[in-house]
Amino acid sequence: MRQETIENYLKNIYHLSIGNKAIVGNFQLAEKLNIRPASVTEGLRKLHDLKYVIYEKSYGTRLTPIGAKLALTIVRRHRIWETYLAKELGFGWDEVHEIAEELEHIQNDKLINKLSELLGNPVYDPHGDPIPDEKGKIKKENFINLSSAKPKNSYKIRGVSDHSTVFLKYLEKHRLIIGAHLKIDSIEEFDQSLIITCNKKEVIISPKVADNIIVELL
Amino acid sequence: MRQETIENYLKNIYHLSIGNKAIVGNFQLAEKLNIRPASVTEGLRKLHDLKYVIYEKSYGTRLTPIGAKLALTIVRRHRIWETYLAKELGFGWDEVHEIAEELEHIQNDKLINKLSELLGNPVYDPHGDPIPDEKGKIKKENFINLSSAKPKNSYKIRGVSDHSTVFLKYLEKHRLIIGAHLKIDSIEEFDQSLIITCNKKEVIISPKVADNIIVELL
DNA sequence: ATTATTAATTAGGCATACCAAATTTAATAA
DNA sequence: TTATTAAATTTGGTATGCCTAATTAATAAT
Ligand SMILES: [Mn+2]
Ligand SMILES: [Mn+2]
Ligand SMILES: [Mn+2]
Ligand SMILES: [Mn+2]
Repeated sequence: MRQETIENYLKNIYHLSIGNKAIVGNFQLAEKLNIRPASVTEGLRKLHDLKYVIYEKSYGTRLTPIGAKLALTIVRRHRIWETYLAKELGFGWDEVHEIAEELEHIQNDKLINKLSELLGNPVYDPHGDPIPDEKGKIKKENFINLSSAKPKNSYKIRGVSDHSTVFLKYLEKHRLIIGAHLKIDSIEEFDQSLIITCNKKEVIISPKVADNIIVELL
Repeated sequence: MRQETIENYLKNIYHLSIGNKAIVGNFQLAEKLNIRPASVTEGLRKLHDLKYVIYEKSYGTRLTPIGAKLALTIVRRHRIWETYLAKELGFGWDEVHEIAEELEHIQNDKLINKLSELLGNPVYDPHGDPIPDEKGKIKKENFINLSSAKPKNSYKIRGVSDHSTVFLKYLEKHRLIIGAHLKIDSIEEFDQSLIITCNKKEVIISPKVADNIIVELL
């Protein structure tokens, strides 16, 4: 298999297996990779032979330690590049993801470590995602989705789950950026919209938006 | 065709067509691309259909204006990345080429222009090669190969034609680096070796080495 | 002009990474 | 338990980008 193909499979299996459960299904993975499930079946069989995953037919797939290690390497590269693009080159947080999708496949550990060093070994990327260290160790915080936040509580925005330009530009428009403080005024019974106060202004947020904002209880 | 394939073909056609003549043969190109001539025939036919080259069967190939423009874009990317790796990240001039071979395919003009700006819009890369500007314009100097230098003259090293680690490490060992001054003491009749003085030391240089050092007459 | 020699092309194949359509398996609901 | 639905697999293809071996074309030498 081409190295880039391997890396994209493993990275996406990794993302699916942390957010949800450890066992990843072909259908979800196909969606993430933007290919058909039939192709995923083939790909996983090869990755199994290469010892990167345990693929159990018609049941699901999980990463082997080898696979998890490589997955974390890619995640590290992606997030280091995103941080570099934002911090050193002045790209907006809505621009960095796409470029990092390409840069994450550059094969040179020294390069990533030099970039990391230059940035002061950052722990979070521009979207609030934790950056694995050289050994693949990743900081685990107990942040929550804004969609499961409770009324009357105050929170600090710590990250976003969606990295698309359109979403991030929307957040920026309302100053819903990382570090911002907000208070849940109330939750609309009808559609679960949140009425929040942020930067001294009242904003109404749809459940879909809330589901992609990660916060910490203050 | 895959974008990366297109770019590697065009870049190499470009390099062959400036160093030597404008018409590039399949055999040379196959060597550069590290593939067989039969494959080159196929590739060139496709590039012709894509209007990147004029491919004349059993005769040779040259770049169209479109093809030359893309080729120069890749050359620019390659040399900007090499300069960046050396100047900002502290990589040696013998390490940058390999990494740049991958980085040159990242598709984002803004990225290259920001890097260029950060570096102060450099005109030469770490090997002394001129960096095309955003429009593809390239500085043309009348430097010569050390192999065609004359005895008793003094020269300044301006660049190298071979980018391999082994060659560059050899040059570094003898302090034959860009900017260094040297004087041709004599040329050995038997094998065309050069006896030169550089950094107050006498060094004997083989014709092959001399052929890969670019100098300016002082 | 004929013969070597070298370069280029053709023909037939192989591996990768996809796909659509048909089928099977597993999970869910009745 | 049986029918329904959703997920996964199999089967038979396609497009790229390479390859080797055989053939043809162009160039150089005699
Ligand atoms: Mn991202
Ligand atoms: Mn990110
Ligand atoms: Mn180079
Ligand atoms: Mn260079």
